[in-house]
Amino acid sequence: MGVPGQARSNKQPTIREVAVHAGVSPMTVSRTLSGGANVRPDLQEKVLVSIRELGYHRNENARSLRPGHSTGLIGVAITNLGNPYYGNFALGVEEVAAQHGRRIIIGSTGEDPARERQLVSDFIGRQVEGLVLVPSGGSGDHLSPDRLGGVPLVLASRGLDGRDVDTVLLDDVGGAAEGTRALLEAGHTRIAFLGNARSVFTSERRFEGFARALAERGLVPDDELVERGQQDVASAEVATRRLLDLEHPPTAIFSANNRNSIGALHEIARRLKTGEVAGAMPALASFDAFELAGLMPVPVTIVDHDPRELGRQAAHLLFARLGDESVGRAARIVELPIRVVAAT
Amino acid sequence: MGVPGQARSNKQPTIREVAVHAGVSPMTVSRTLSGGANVRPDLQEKVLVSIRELGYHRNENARSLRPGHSTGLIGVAITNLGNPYYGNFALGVEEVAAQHGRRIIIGSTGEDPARERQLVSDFIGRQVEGLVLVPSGGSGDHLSPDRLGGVPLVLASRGLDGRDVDTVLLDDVGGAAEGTRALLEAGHTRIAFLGNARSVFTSERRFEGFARALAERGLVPDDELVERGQQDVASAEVATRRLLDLEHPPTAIFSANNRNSIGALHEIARRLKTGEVAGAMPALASFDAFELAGLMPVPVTIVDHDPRELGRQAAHLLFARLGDESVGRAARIVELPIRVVAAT
DNA sequence: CTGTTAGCGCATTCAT
DNA sequence: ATGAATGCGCTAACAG
Repeated sequence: MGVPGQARSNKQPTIREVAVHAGVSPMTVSRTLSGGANVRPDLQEKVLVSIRELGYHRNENARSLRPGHSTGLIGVAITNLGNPYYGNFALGVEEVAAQHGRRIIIGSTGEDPARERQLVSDFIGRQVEGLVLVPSGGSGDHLSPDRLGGVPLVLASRGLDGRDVDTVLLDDVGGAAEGTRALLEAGHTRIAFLGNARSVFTSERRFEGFARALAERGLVPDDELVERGQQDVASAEVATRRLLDLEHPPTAIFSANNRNSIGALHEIARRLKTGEVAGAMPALASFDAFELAGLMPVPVTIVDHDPRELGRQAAHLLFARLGDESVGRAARIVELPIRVVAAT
Repeated sequence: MGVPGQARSNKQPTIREVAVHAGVSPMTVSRTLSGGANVRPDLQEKVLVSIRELGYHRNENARSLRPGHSTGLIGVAITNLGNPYYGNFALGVEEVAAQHGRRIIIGSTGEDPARERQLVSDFIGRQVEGLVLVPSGGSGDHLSPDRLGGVPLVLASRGLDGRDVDTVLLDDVGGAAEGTRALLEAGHTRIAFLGNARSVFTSERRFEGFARALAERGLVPDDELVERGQQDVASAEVATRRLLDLEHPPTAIFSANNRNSIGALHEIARRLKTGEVAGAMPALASFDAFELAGLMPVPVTIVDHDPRELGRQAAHLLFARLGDESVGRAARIVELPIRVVAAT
């Protein structure tokens, strides 16, 4: 449980040591490092050799301390690195960041607003040039521009009401409605809903889409068939178990994200395997794609979208904001389309 | 394609501005920031208020410049953030790093040694305290202690021959052998092999285990049934297509990692769906677990292990090395056990 | 208890 | 074409 602060025994060579080794002044080394303008080729060569021999690496932290220099770091806070959805999201951000010569520094919030606050504060302390965040749903007070010290922020996947901030969203309402419609068109009327806690932005929106599609048929969500609050696969499995144990179990399930979809499928598979099948297994519509969805033992409709593209778009928004031409421009809210892939 | 270096318009307040605002000296602010020892409570209060009002965040980069301080950053280089395997690995590293008050900075190498070199060099330039790396398989010249400036390094999943470095491996040979044995015991004799390029450390080891299990039955790998070099799902799908199109297709497939397993299953599913089934679909044994493995239309044996635990162990090794009691200690090589879960 | 001095590694500015 | 001085933000070490 130690805290950083202790120096490591082994120190990196500095520009001075390189200079001494090469028999030049530190400035000649510095100039060589920056492309070598106004340095005699033979001196450059000598410097380069010294750099190699000493294993010198320019100290980017010291460098970024100078006026006019920045760290080239982008802070990324997501809920969970282990969720392939967010892994791909982070990959998209990293991809675009790399194109701009930036590196990403990552932290998982685990949906914990306190941890998010701490993470964001740390990122700012490390002088990140920008932040990409999947907000965990707290108040968002810590995300006001002054608390952020003016560091540009882009929200992804989830928005923040009443705050003027660049955001990339999905068409949650439309996608959920369309996915639900697919189930309705297949003849289902007893459709269950699985989703995150209500405090999660997307959960609300996707439930709204779900309810909207039902309403088009004169139906309303049945409280008995609504399970919200599952954050991981295990709890989704438990929730599905309850649904399927009902006297009148649902004939279809709409799942608001991939964790819930996978949990539901685990439970369905368990029942198919143990043979304790009271009736037919429910069809599934899943917001979020997942690997191998096409091989499931029940029909699976996918409300598809690419988390990696979500990450790319978020990064693009950020770099647009970092470009000096955009200072003070109003926040942009981008809503990415979804694509419904019907069960086969 | 810009490069970092331009200052952002909005500057963070400094300790000096806080000091002026609070009517004290910078040192009083600094001391307050570090816990407030030897500072009068009323002054602390004033400082804290100023900090809040100005939105001050301590500049960790400047701080780490001081002697005796480090950055609290751990560099993590993996092949691909979007692969859930590595996402979970990174999560394990992050988890342990967070326990030690460290943050991780991540980059994907995409199996490209040049990118890996560049990434490692950048990490060192950012004064990371340690490196966790899934090596991409090049020579490893850039990983010698002096090139690393003495920054501790831990390799994960893949080793590096002839170099004395802390490493966490899986029991690749034993696991692959055991997985292959499961197929043999199920009566298969025509078993195909899907794997990464031979240059990838694990690919060699897992092939070795595969061949060893065959040898125990007096069999040898059939060149016609060996496909190596697939790095992603799409190419694994193509390779599987070729295998299943053979005049005498394999009755089982051993896949050396989850990308190949998923690709194989996609192709199998495609054939089941289109009905172009020449014969029965092959059974599968997969090194690496993957979500929903239990729901596949063919028997799937899993050579199971936890990438997150791999990440944790790697981080533990790193922090053991960072602890001052371990300087100069010989490298440790940890081999994590695997667990074979038979097809049901 | 508080403030002043000095220097961490680097690069901009100003000499030479 | 090269080097010396200076200061980025911060905090040990040393006054007071």
